Amino acid sequence: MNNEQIAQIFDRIANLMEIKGEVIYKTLAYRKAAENIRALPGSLNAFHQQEKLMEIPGVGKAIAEKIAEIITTGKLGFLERLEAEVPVGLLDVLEVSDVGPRKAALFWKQAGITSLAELEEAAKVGRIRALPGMGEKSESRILAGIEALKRRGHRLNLDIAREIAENWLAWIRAQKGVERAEMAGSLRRWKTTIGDIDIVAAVEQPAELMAALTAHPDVQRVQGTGENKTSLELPGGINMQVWTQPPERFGTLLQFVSGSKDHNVALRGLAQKQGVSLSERCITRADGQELLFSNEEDIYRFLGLDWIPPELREDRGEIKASAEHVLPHLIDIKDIKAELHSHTNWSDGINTIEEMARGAISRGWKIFAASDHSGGLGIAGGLQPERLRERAKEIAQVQAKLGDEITLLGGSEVEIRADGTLDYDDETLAWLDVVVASLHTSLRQPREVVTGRLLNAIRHPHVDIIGHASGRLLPNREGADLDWDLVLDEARKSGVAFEINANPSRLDLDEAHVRQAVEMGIPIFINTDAHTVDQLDTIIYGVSLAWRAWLPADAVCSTWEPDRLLTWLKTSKPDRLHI
DNA sequence: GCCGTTTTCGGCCCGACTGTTTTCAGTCG
Repeated sequence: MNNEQIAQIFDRIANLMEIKGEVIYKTLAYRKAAENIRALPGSLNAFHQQEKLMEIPGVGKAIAEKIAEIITTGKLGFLERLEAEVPVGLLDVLEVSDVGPRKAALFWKQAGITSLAELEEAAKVGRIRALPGMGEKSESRILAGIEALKRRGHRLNLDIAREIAENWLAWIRAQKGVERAEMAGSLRRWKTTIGDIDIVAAVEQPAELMAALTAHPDVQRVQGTGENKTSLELPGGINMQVWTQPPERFGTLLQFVSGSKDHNVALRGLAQKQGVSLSERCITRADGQELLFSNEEDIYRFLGLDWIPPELREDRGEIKASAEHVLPHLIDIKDIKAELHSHTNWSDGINTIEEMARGAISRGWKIFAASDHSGGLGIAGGLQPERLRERAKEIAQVQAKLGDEITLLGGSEVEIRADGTLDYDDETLAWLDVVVASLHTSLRQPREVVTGRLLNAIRHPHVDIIGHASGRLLPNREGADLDWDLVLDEARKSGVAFEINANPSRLDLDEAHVRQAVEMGIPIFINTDAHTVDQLDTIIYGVSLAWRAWLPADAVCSTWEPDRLLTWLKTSKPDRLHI
């Protein structure tokens, strides 16, 4: 089982324990452990073998033993006993908004409800309103919540969520009395997928804004509205929260809504130790005096911390690093100087080599590689070797035209075939300036098989970069079931690089594996995989993933000076290890 | 169940909003 699957087991345990009525702090402990397992650079299996499970934050004796049981036996007796006790159908009931563990337990114990379908049936015939603490409004909210659940898609990809949020931001900023408005929540932290949209606004008299919001024609349903917060359902079942405070309290509001929850819990704990209390409204001294913050930087400074970039706020050590003034100096989008994985109209791209090259120049880049698909991927218009040679002539012509504004390279995104061989012969691969090797097909092969394919590509003397390694498609298609310990270890020994594929539906490698790869000394590129000039702008999503992996500029080869990068590309793989 | 710039035991963030209630519990972020 991989880290994600084991994390899901602990989330499941937490939910079941909550319904069962177990003390809240136990459930919190399991959730925290699940979070940290997801962010772990390295497989739990490796931690287990090295007897280092308890070094993982939030993993103590009890959880370490459970991880070991899962790894050695493939199952967990504790979970099985829990599932025998609490109907697992209630886990779906928890998904309904406004239904938490207490209400789920109430439905179960007092009305015998054990599934979402039974809850819906009971609500429809008016059995819910008869339960203690419930009424007609609660009942109709539950039905509305179930309907919303049916409409709700999955999580949103970052680009889609940002576009929706940008439009709302523009509208909110134009409303009367709004002095300032910003994205917050997971959007501001650039999480790879977004659950719902959070926007914060500085406004003295919020009533007018809230009324305008709830009356907006795009709003499908108002889930709640008050003086300082309004929850709305947008088309497509997307949820949006708008929060307000007066301008002089905007800093605490922005800080609070930006999260993450875990970061805020840790930060408030720190505030408590200093004898003050932090909320979205202010910092309150022990004597009750309120300190107001219009900007976020001052809050962190007040607590003795450097300002922490939102992308790091996941309670993964950023508060300690900030207190010690050793936060990383994160990569800037302006640091990017090279794009090595883009497609042109020679394969399935839309734009010409010249158009793409000019697009790269206008973004300040110094190196651009046309890396069209290899021949075997017929559906993507892959190039046979002779077409590659023709393309080289055009690249040379464009290079002559553009002069020293940019260095153009002839590359390829070479298919790693289902049998693990590459799509071009060695001679062709050696002739190319850049070889990005990627998996596109047969991603559902058993772990040993698909891992073996990737290992072949990693070991191949002419493969420079492994493209979108897992093959995942966000938000829902999981990547290949790779043995990451083997893959990364082989990469470290071979001198191959990995890319962060910046396409917002890929963002592959993911954060945890980027961190692990960098710690192991494996070179990392950020590539757009663009098929149009406009898609070169998706570089920001790749950079944002690098932020979330704590990377400074020099950890990313795409920021290297052109001479250094070209030297790296021309050097044989074993010798690259010493560059 | 985890954890330690007071603690190996006793803590573990804080406020907004809603609904069902006449002062509070549950949910959410």
